[in-house]
Amino acid sequence: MSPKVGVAPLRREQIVRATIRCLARDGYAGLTMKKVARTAGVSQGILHYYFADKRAILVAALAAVTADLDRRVATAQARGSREPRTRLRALITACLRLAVEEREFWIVFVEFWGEMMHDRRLRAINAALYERMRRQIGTLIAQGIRAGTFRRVDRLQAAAVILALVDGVSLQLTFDPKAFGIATAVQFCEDALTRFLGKEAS
Amino acid sequence: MSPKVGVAPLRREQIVRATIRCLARDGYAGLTMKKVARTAGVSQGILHYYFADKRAILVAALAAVTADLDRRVATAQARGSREPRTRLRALITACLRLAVEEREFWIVFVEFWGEMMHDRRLRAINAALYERMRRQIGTLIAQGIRAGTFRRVDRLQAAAVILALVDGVSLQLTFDPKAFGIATAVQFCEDALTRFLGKEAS
DNA sequence: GGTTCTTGATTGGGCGACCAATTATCATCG
DNA sequence: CGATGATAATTGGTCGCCCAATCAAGAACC
Repeated sequence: MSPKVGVAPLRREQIVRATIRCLARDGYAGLTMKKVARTAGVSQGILHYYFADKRAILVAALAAVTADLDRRVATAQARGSREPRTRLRALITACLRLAVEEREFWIVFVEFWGEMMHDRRLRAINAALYERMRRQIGTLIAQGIRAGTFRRVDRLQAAAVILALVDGVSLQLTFDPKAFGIATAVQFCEDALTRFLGKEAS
Repeated sequence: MSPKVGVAPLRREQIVRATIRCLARDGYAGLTMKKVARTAGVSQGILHYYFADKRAILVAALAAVTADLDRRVATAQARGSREPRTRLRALITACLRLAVEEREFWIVFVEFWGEMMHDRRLRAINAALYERMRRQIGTLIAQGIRAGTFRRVDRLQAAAVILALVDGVSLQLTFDPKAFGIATAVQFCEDALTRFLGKEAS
């Protein structure tokens, strides 16, 4: 059934990439195996050689998108300073930039939100992503608290609030791009963050 | 083609209601005219008597969902006190409660986010909703500023941030209901709000 | 009795999945 | 090194199904 190893996980990636492009172009409801095959430049039959069914391709697509977000955040973290405040800002900026720079990925991500409620596997992938994010942010917050930069808060709950803010702002950025640009968005998050975590208001 | 007036916009509402239930149950991709008809307890043919096509039904469904949110907010506002701070809290609570109490509507709303990016009409309905919300919140903020309760902020931008927070928190509430309940969510928004708009930290 | 409303069967098309046949890959061995 | 055969990869066509949309005919209404 499934190919063994090594030879061509390239094909899988190629197919997943095409799937993401199709989802971004035509939406979840408009996704067909035919379009994916055409976009990937392969035959229809091959899709079922590398994936059990359409659902499996979608799962792989969501996994790819979340992996990309992970990678972006990790890169931003690796480059930044050691200061918790700065690292936290870098993390948030990395997330917000996704919605602007990697528009295809972000669109697909939002589309999956709608389908998660009807598919356990999609839900699990998303839950794992948010779990990782909460832990990362939580760690930064804990460091900030220890360093005296932040006030004492429940680190995981604060992380959840920050994630919520980032998601919401990204959505606004997507649906009302004229309301404010990414620079303003980052500034907002920054401001909200300062006031939410800071020990004192200006 | 289309029915004149009066006699049975009941049917339209009945169909829209069934559509929303189907969307919440099976998702956007799983929506079929047959299911809608069955759920509404009518024949398939009648759907095309009251609506031009499937798309028109979906547009009506989104309109219904947004109208419900408007109604909820209006009710919460009418009941509350005159104090901007209190009214703002009531508005936010009303939005958050949607995600918990009217779960079907909220699920459908999220599903539409994914499709908006591929349909102008859906996008327009959503944009109008957020426009209204921003204006309402903006007005409350302006009152608060005038009354000296809030610090001076760009009212519309602050409104956008609040909406973003509410959307994001609602999402978290949906996907990770174990992370925190609605009470905590309201508390968070309240806290974030106090620090974001307040003149001073505790 | 004419208009509005409703039905359920029909239609043509596109879907996901499947598969037999073909080609490419590559380790093995003469 | 070059031929060989097994296995992996790929194709394009086919299958049955179900979809949205249509429509002629009938029912309900006033």
